Amino acid sequence: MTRGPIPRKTVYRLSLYYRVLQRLRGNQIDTVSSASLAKVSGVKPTQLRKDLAYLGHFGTRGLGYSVEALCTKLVEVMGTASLQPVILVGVGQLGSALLGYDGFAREGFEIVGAFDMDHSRRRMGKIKVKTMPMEALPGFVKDNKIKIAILTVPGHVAQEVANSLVESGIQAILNFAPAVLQVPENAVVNSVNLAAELENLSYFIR
Amino acid sequence: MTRGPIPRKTVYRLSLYYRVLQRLRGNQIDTVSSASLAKVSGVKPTQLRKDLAYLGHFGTRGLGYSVEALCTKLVEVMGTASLQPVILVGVGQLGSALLGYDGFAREGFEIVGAFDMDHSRRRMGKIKVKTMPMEALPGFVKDNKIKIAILTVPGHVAQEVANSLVESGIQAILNFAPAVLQVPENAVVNSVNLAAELENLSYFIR
DNA sequence: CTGTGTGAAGGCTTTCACAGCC
DNA sequence: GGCTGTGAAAGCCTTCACACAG
Repeated sequence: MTRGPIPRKTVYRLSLYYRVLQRLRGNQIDTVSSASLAKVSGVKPTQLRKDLAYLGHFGTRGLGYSVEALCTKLVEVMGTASLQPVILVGVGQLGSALLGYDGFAREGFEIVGAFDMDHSRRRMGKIKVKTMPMEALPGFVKDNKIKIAILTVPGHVAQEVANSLVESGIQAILNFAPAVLQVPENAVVNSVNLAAELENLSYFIR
Repeated sequence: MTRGPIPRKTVYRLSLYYRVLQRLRGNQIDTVSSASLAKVSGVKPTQLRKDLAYLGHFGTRGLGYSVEALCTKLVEVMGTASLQPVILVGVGQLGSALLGYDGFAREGFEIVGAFDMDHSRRRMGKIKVKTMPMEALPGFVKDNKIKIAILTVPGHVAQEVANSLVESGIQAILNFAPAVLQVPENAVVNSVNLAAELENLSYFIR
C-alpha cells in the first residue's frame, strides 16, 4: 500500500468525492462501489480506488465502500472537520463579491474578517463582515489564529501584501490576483486566475 | 521541433507569459531572455523555452526573444486578438459578483448578457448588463454568435443548464458550480471550485 | 462471482545536458 | 561567451491487469 504524502491532485479529487458522498449520505445510501462513485465524480474507477487507498483499507471486496466510514475518514484527513476561519484581503470588485458569496460557508469556511487599504471601501452595505484597515491585520491574524487568507488585491501589490500576510502568520493563500506569488517554504499558495481560465477556453474553441 | 496540438498546461502558461510580456512592452523593453522571463513567470527557463518552441523559432540565440514578436504570435495563437463576447448564466451571489468584476474586460472578454431563471434577480442596480430570462438564451447565443459561457448556477441544476447551453451552440463553459459536467466532444469545460481550492489549502497546512 | 487493492506498464510533463547559432 | 532549441532522462500520474477477499 502506498503511504506517505498524498499527491496534490489526489487531494483535489478527495474533496470532490467527499462532496458526492455527502449527497449519498443524505439519501440514506450506506454502501457505494468504486464504479458508481467514480462515474458521478467523473473519474475512472481505478483512479478512485488508488486515491482512496491513500486513506487505508476502506473498501469491502465484493461489496464496495461504507459511505459513513469514508466520510469520517475524509473529514479527518482533509481537515475540514473544524470550521476554518478565513480572512479576505482586498475589498475591490471581486473581493466584495466573494464576501457576499455563501459557497464558502456551505463548505465550512467562514470569512471572519476583511481588510483593505482604501478607506472608502470599508463600509459595505449589507455585508456583516467587518472591513478593517490593513494595519489591523497582523493583530487580527494572531488573535484569532487565522491560517488561511483569500487575496483579491490588484496584481501590482499582490506580492507585497502576500509577504506581509505570511509574516503575520498566514500559512495558506488563495490568490485571485493575476500575479505569480513567491512565498517561503512554510506557506502554500493556490492561484485562481479567472481571466486566464477564459483565455484557456478560447484557445480550445476552433 | 515539436508541432501538433499544444498541451493544455502549456496553454495556461502561455497566457501567463503573455501577461508578463505586455508589462515589459509597456516599459519599452524589446528583448527578453528565457531566464528572466521565466523568473518573473515563476517557471524554469527550460520549461519556458519548451513552451515557446510550440510557437516556432522565435528566439535569437545569444540574445533572447523579441517582446513584440512574441506578443503578436501569442495573441494569434491564443485567439485573444478579437474581443470575445461571453454570457453569464445564473445571477446569484457569485454570478452577480462576477458581473461587477472588471478583470474579464481587462483581458478582452466582455460579458454581453446575463441569464437567470428567477425573475427577482433580473434587475441589478448599477450593472449595465441586461439580465434576461432563460428562455431568451438560445436565440441570444445564436444571434450574437456567442461561444463562451460562464456558469454560476447551483450545483444541482448545473448539468441540466450545461446541456441546454451546448445545445444552443455554446462551445466552452467556465464552470463555477460544484458539479462535474459531462459535455459532448465538441465542447470544453474548465471548472473552478472555490470551496475545493480552500479545502485543498487546508490540507497542506499542518 | 463481485468488487477492492496494487504491482507493473504506459503516458504525459518537466528537467537535464548539450549541440548549435548569433 | 551567451542563450536558444531539442533529444534524452527522470519524475509524476494514470491506466491496466490481475491477485485476492468476501
